[in-house]
Amino acid sequence: MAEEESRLIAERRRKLGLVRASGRSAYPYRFGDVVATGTVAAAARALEPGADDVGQTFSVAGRLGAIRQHGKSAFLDLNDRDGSIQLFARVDELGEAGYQSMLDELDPGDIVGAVGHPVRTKRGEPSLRVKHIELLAKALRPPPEKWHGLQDEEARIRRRHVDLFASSESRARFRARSLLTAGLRTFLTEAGFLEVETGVLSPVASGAAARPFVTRSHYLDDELRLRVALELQLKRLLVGGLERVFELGPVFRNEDLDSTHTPEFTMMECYWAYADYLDMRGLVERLYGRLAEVAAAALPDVPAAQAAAEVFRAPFDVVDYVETLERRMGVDHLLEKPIEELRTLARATGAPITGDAPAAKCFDKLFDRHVEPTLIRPTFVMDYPTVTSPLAKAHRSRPGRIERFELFYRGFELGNAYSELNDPEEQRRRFLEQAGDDPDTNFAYDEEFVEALEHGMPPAAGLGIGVDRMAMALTGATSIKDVVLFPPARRRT
RNA sequence: GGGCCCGUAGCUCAGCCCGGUAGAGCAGGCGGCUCUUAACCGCAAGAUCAGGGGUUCGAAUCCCCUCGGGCCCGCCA
Repeated sequence: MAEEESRLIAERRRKLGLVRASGRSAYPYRFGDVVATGTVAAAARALEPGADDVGQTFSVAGRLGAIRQHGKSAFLDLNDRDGSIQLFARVDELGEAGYQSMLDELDPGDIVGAVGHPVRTKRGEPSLRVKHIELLAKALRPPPEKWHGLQDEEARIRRRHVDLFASSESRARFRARSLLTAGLRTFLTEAGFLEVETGVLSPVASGAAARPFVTRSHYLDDELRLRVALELQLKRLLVGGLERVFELGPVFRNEDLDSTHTPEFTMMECYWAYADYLDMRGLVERLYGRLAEVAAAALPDVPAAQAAAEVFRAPFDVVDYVETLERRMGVDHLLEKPIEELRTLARATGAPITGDAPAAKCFDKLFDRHVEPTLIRPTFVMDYPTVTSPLAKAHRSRPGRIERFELFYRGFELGNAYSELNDPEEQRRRFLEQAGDDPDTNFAYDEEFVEALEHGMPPAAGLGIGVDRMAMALTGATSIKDVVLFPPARRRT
């Protein structure tokens, strides 16, 4: 297989040699005044089939797709960020030598620039009639098959650069993701939130029950951990008086990959002083309404994106955590159940619940199995049991509950928010209840954070959104790998 | 971590059940064609069948191990 590959590469190298031998640069520095292919297509579409417009001259540049040689004329597909345009090259325009060297030197996959005027072929295809074409960068490796592209999931991840130029769907999806994060930033910035960047490395990784990655600092001569959440640092910024902050960036959890989890993912958290979780619910409703529109506009051909734009319209459904869970399970007084009974109920769902499993875990499993799959439309689930979160404030009127909601859509979570706990004594107690012996598997106790609260943190609402999952939901992706450019892959052997 | 499945030419796939020594399309080479668009027509070429071991007269095919990947479960939110 290596021989075959090197044969193809050698052939392309030979063509590169032809360019150099003729005294032209094989890798020139620039190609002037390039317009998007869509500009040429629009100009050409205004023409009658068979007509051209010699009054206009355009330069385009991009990667060659199929080359259809036709004797003394040829059609070349040129793809750029905007789409594609057909190049129509003829011997009578390029000259015998120019036409021949074009065909001798160029391959599908090459980066080329072309100058010409708009033309519409007899079949009606908007095209550029080529007066000049030149190689801007030789592709020494052949592109994948023009019709199917890269199908192998592993190849698509390991060679994402190839996946992107070979698959317009992949390109469109990642472009949509970029527009979504831009939309998220714009929305929050316009709402008065300040974007910040906090540290990734610290001795203690807290804010979530997750196993951290551990690394080592030569300078400190000590172990450091990669953050598993943004929460504690951002709350310290509230103590510092920044009042409305958000961060959008990677967090790291040392766990396996599956269709909705990856060890390195993008989290957005925002904190809003003097607001509570109901204020935050309103903000989330407006935010998702806006983002769903962004995705739908970016992906007109993706049904899931269009469907999301239809359904993410305020007001979203609102249900109570305990009531919904009790109804689905057919039980009453769930919060008063002794822990042993909770474990039995959780075990009945098939979840592996050990004899010392905490109530939080039981609730998580019960909700996960009985309720989550039923939440199809955008739905806020309100007022979780206190044990499920050590960082949220007790509900102002409902004993045993905290002021927390999560947003669900099509069975998975798209956001998590609460009225943030700002009582340092209470925080210290809850931390100690949750923190086990092992800081690498349990919710880590962070004394610096508690000391920060002792300086006084304003009442605040906080929100966390898993950006990858948000992008999945709004772009119709079924695997998180379809919205992460470079998911972790094992070392190539 | 457990179970199931997959790995054949640069790319997309067939062949594997039922063992007889690998086949197509695209891309590439040569030739033809001045409106094609998955262009078309002709000719020639291209493969340690993921890697290693075993069974067998004979292995892409059956068995075992290793590597890589996918799906489900677990872990995780």
